[in-house]
Amino acid sequence: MEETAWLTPEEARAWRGLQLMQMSLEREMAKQLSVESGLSYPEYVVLVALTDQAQGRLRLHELGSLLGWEKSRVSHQITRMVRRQLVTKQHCPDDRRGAFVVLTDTGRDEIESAAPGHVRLVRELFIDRLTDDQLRTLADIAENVLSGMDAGSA
Amino acid sequence: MEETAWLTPEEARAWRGLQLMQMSLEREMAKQLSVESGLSYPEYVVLVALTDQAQGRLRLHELGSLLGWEKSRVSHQITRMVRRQLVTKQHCPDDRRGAFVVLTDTGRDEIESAAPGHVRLVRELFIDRLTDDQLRTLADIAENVLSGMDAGSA
DNA sequence: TAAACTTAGATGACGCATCAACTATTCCCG
DNA sequence: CGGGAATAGTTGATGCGTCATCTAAGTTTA
Repeated sequence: MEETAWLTPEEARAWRGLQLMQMSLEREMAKQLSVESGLSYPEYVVLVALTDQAQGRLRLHELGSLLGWEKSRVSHQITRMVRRQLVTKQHCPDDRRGAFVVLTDTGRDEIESAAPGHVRLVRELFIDRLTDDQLRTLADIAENVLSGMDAGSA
Repeated sequence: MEETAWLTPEEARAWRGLQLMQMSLEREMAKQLSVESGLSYPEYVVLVALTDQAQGRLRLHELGSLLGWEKSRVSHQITRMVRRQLVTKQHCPDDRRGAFVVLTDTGRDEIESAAPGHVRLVRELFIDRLTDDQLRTLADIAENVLSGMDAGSA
């Protein structure tokens, strides 16, 4: 049995910093969205994904794989969003098991009014505080770490 | 009214990558802890914080500021952990409003058996995939972004 | 010292995320 | 074609996290 290789101070600084940063960022994003638009962060993310689609609709499983969400998470989230009239569900004629999530007019209005403020905050708290180099490094790190987890799970 | 400055592809790659990476990392950490130790990630974090204290105890608000958690989050979490016998609460003699969270023997056993596997996974999925340079850059980014949010909230 | 303010913590409601179990459909292969 | 495996989605339970609200105790200041 190997002796456990605890984190060095430099490693801990990066790991802990990442965790704290991410938690704080998400908190700020969520708070701003909720105050300025009455949307939750997950709601926002779903609406953006739908807006990115030409037809403003997606199968639930497509939405899930786009966002990296598990199917039951998608299902619960959409249930809540249907209740709030941000989306509706449409039967899928080609696959009777399935359904489309469709952006409603309300949903489109909400996302269009929320997006500018959200992006502004992302810039203010995050993007604009990083150099181009840091931005690139971070993207590389994420890509690398994610590919490692994909490989590991396969 | 300014035109909204949407994210460039490079910026989106970093921002989206960060979100996805963090979500996936937390998911893996949580899953492994739960499978190998029956602990949730928040439980783990609390137990680590307590273990780091010489006396194995902390005031609730100290725990909160250590972890960056809001007071009601701390309170709910500790309530659940008391139920699971991982910690107990002690009245604080110096401040009759307050209480200590104290590690139980069970809690100590759990954390000691969980920690090595957890750290191993942190290394495997994250630390060991980064160069020293990347690690340093990431820690710097986190520090910078966090200090920006502190300043903003003050 | 009394009133105002702040801090410590608890609580209930509600949305979020996962797990396990389930139904219904489609796909695939002998 | 028929039967088993994979896929699409739902559901209920449970833990997590925030908000608003509340109580109690400590602190400040007029």
